[in-house]
Amino acid sequence: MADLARLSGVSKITVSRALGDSPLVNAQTRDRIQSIAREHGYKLNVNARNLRLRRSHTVAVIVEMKPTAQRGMFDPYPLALLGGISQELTAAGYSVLLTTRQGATVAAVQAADGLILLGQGANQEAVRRFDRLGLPMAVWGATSVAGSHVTIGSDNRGGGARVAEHFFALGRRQPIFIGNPSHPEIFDRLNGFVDTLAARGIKPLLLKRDEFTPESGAEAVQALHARGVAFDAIFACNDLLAMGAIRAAVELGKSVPRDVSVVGYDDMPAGATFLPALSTVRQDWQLGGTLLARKVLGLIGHEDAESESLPVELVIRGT
Amino acid sequence: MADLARLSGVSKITVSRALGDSPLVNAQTRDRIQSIAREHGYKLNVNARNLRLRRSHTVAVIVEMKPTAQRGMFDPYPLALLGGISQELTAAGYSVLLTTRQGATVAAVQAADGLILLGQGANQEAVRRFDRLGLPMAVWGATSVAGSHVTIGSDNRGGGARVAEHFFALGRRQPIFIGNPSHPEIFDRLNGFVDTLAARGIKPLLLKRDEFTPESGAEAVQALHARGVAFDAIFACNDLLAMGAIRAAVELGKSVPRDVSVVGYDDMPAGATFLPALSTVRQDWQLGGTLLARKVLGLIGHEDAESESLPVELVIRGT
DNA sequence: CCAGCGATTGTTATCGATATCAAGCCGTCC
DNA sequence: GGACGGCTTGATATCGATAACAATCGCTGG
Repeated sequence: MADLARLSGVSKITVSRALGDSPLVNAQTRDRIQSIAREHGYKLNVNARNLRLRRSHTVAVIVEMKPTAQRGMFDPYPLALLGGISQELTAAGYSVLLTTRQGATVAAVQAADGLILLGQGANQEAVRRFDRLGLPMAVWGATSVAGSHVTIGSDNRGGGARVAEHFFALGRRQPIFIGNPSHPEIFDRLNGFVDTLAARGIKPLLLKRDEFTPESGAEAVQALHARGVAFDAIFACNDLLAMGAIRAAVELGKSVPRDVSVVGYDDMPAGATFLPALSTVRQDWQLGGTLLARKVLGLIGHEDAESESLPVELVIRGT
Repeated sequence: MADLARLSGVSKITVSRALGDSPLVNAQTRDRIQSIAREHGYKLNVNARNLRLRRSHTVAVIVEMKPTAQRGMFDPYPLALLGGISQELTAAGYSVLLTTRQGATVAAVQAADGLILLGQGANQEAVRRFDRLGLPMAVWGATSVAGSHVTIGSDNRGGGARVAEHFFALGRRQPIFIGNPSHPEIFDRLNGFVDTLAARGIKPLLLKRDEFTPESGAEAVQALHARGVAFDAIFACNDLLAMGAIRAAVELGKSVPRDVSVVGYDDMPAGATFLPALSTVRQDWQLGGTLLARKVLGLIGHEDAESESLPVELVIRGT
């Protein structure tokens, strides 16, 4: 900027103002300086500006990554959220700093103007730790930990309830839930499911599975069969689990959906093409990401922002 | 830091050195300062440091996002790459700045020490534009545009060739290719496929599809049927297309794999559970991401880094 | 006894931007 | 004619860190 000042025969501050389209500089001067800057390929130093302005125009997104280097993070859902987040933040002129929790980039996170937490699911302790940083923060998941942050999540309780009603309407009386309720979101789904069924005098069986993979789903069903448990409906807390479960059920000679009804969660693209087409609960991730971003931006702007729950939709297909 | 200096009765620079574990300060002084810092919740200002050191310890990752706000970016593959990338960069003490190409955050990108481009597929012009920034850069995809950057991609040609051999060995003589070869990576798959078949006197039919969705795959097969084209093998350049194609083929009364062999690409988790289980070509994304990160770090460290092609694996399942 | 060296600490300048306050110039109005 | 105000520009300080060089102290060796 000092160079530009010399080149155009004005002072640094005038250059700064000209490049910032400040009304304080003469229009001609401004245009001249801007064209000189363009010509010489001038690049603003973001760090210097951020230092002076005491802000970074950056929001850190912290994603929980499975430590298993095997599968990496293949869950499509954080990505869909990321899509919405980064679209919204970018549009507002903010940058997205992507971090994994284990990362040693604590310093970088602290430099952010705000924080978004994704997939911290089972680890509420982590949420609390980040909350202590005192930054504007939005968390994806179930409302739970108290704190000054905002929580955005889809209506997991409602999703579970909807599935319960669906099963009941089909006349199913021996439903199974597959998933890991130590994730608060899953816990809510389970709760909505159980409570709704309980109101109708039905007590579903819970099958806890840590992994959210087709294999895990298949094993769950095989375990049920080995234990001689009778069942006529399965609510899997994720589509992959559901597909695995269906496969295992079919291999055990059961017909889906004649003998067993199955509903998944997430509405993955592959689900609709599955044979039979997978019934599932759809949540709008893109919107979720957008909302997370908006709330953080709101908090950064010292506005009030409230936690919100997004509606879900039961998509009934062939299972 | 000035405050800490006052509190501990030393100068700013000594504080700086103490916090940086410099051997220039007395061990006792260092420990004392560090504990005072911890006690008072001192936080380093990254911008100031970066400004002074003229580096950002940040790598920008630019992801191509589909403009269709509908589906957002649901493709799981950039996420898997991102996993490897961020793991590797974080371990090296670097931060990941996530950007979409359309973003107005040009300034922020320029502040990065290096660049990684993902999914720029069809848009080689974009690659060239970023290349001009003169930053250390690694691109995921097919080697193509000349420039000072490094390209990492999986062996798409080899993948296509492998599928061709597989079809030939099965006695298939009327193969179809479904996909959009304007993406260089797809182009390579098509080329490996076509060349290998040509060497055996077979000429496959190309069905260009822009969308990589099950619906698109289904439409492709319906179109073939409507045109009365006979075919006994399908190579879809993505698993979702493949699943859609299989579904459509089955609905048209063809048996998979008896009448038609189908091979997809990517080895999505849902593919293995598909009925029948999807044969596909697997590429190691996690490794790809790791490699992308390593190459950029190498370039940043002024080492030589060469483009590399990752091996792929044909996974033969039930289709 | 003093030059000289190692260990430790401090002074000052610097990275590249922007805010604050001051100042110059010109025209208008009383 | 001079005060005043608008428009435009500039000098200086500042954000929070680190580098380069200087200074102090105690100790050793000739």
